[in-house]
Amino acid sequence: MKPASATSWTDIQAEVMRRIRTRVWQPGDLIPGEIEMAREFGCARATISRALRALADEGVLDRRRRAGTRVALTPVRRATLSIPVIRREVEARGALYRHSLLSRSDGPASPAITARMGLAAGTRLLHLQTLHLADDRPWCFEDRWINPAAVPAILDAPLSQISANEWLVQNAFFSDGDIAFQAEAASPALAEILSVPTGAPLFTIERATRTETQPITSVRISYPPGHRVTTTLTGGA
Amino acid sequence: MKPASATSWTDIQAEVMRRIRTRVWQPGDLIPGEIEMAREFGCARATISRALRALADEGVLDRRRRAGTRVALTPVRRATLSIPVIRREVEARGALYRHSLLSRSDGPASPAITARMGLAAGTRLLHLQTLHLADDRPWCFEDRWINPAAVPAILDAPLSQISANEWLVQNAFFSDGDIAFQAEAASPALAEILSVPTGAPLFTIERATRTETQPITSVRISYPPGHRVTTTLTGGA
DNA sequence: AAGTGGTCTAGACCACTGC
DNA sequence: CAGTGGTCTAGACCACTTT
Repeated sequence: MKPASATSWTDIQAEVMRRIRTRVWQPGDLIPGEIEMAREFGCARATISRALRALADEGVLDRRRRAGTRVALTPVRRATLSIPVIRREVEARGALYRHSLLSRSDGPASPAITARMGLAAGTRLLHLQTLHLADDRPWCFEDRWINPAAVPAILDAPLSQISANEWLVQNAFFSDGDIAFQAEAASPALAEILSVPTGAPLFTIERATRTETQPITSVRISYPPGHRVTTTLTGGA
Repeated sequence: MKPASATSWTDIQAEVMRRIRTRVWQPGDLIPGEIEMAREFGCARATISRALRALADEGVLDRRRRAGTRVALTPVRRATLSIPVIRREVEARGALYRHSLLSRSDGPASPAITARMGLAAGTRLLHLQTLHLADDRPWCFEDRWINPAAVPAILDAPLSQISANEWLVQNAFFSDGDIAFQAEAASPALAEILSVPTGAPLFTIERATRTETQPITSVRISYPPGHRVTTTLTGGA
C-alpha cells in the first residue's frame, strides 16, 4: 500500500489503462487534454504528460499537437527481442560452448552479396563460416560477410578464439540494422554441417548491420530443427 | 537548422551517443552525474535526466541510484517487432484477404492444452481452426484455443466474418504474453491444408496472451515456406 | 489564428542503495 | 547515511496542425 494522497505518473498511467481496458475510452476516442486531466487528478501538467508520453511510446495512445490524444486504433502489440551473443545463448542452456571456424577468405565478394549489402560490385569482403557447438553438438551455422572498411581491426582479431559474432558485438557498437526470420529446408551442404537430414526445417536468421555511413556485416545463421526464439509481449502497463 | 543556442535533450542524447561511439566513454564506465552534466551543458538537470533516461530505456545506459550511470556492458541490441492483424499483413502485400473457418468446437480441452495455458484440466475452451488466404491462396493456418471465461463476448462474435485474430486484437486488451518462433516440418494434415508437400519447412509462431488474472488465448500460426518476419534493429539514437 | 502537445527551467523532496 | 537518480511542481515559451 501507498499513501492515498500520492499522485505519481504511474498511477495516472494505470488509471488511463484501466479506462481503456474497461472501454470508458475506446479505440479512436479523443481523451481529455493535459490541462484538463491535470485538474482532474490534481497534479501538474508535466506529470500527466509523463504518463501519456509513456503510453504513446508503447503504442497505446496516439498523440498529435493540436489534434489531441487518442486511444490508438490498432493497439500495437510489440515484442522486443534482444540479439544475443551465441556463446551466451548456449551457456544459458547449461551447455559447453565451442566454435569452429570452418572457412575464412578475404577478397572480392560475389555481386549477390555486395548488392545485398549495398556496396559496389567487387568490393573486398571478409567471408567467415563458423559452426557453433553446444556440448560438441552442432548448435548453429553462421555464414558471415564483413566489410573491413567499417571495422579494420577485425583483420587482426583472433577469430579462432573469439567468434566474429562476439567480437563484433563487443567492438562494433551501436549500429542500425535489419533482421529477418524464416524457415528453410536444409541444403545438402548445410545438412551435413549441422548433422541433420537434407531438407530438414531450419530456422534461419538474416541480419545486416551498418553504421550511419557504411555497411558493417551481413550474416545468416541457421539453426537445426527444434530451435525456438522466444520473447515476451507487452500489451499495456 | 536550429538556433545555435538551443539545448535540447535530443542534443544531449546525441552527444552522449557520440562519446560512447568514439569510446570516450567505454562500456562499464561511470559517466558524470546529472548535476555535473547540467553544469557542462548549461541546462537544467531535468533536461539531462530526460536524455539519459531515454538512453537507459533503450538499453544503452545502466542507471542506479547512488551507484550512478554507466555505459551498458552488454550493448543490448533490441528489435521491436509489432504483431500485426493477419488481414493487414496480407493487404499490405497488395493481396485480397479472405479467411475460412475450418472448424469450431467448444468443450473440455485436452490436458496438453490446459497445461500449456495454465488452466485446470477439463476446462471448457473454444477451439478454432482458421485458414487465412491471400488472393485465394493459403497464407497461413491458425490453430487457436480461447478461454471464454476471459472473453465471454467471443461466443457471440460473428467469427466467420471477422477472424478470431482480429476480433481479439480489437476486443481483448491483455497485459502480458509470450511469443515463440520456430521452424517445423509440415505434418500431412497441415501440408494438405496449406497446399505444400509433407515435410515442407513451415515457419510457426506460438503466442499466448493473458490478462492479469487469467489466460485469454493460446494460438499457433503456421506459414508456408518463403514467409519472412522482418524488422529493424536500433542500436543508437 | 488558436489550441494542443513538446520542452525547458529552477527548485524541492523522495527513494533507493553502496559505502 | 550520504549521494545518486527519480519524481513532482509551477510556470513559461515553443512548434506544430487543424480549423
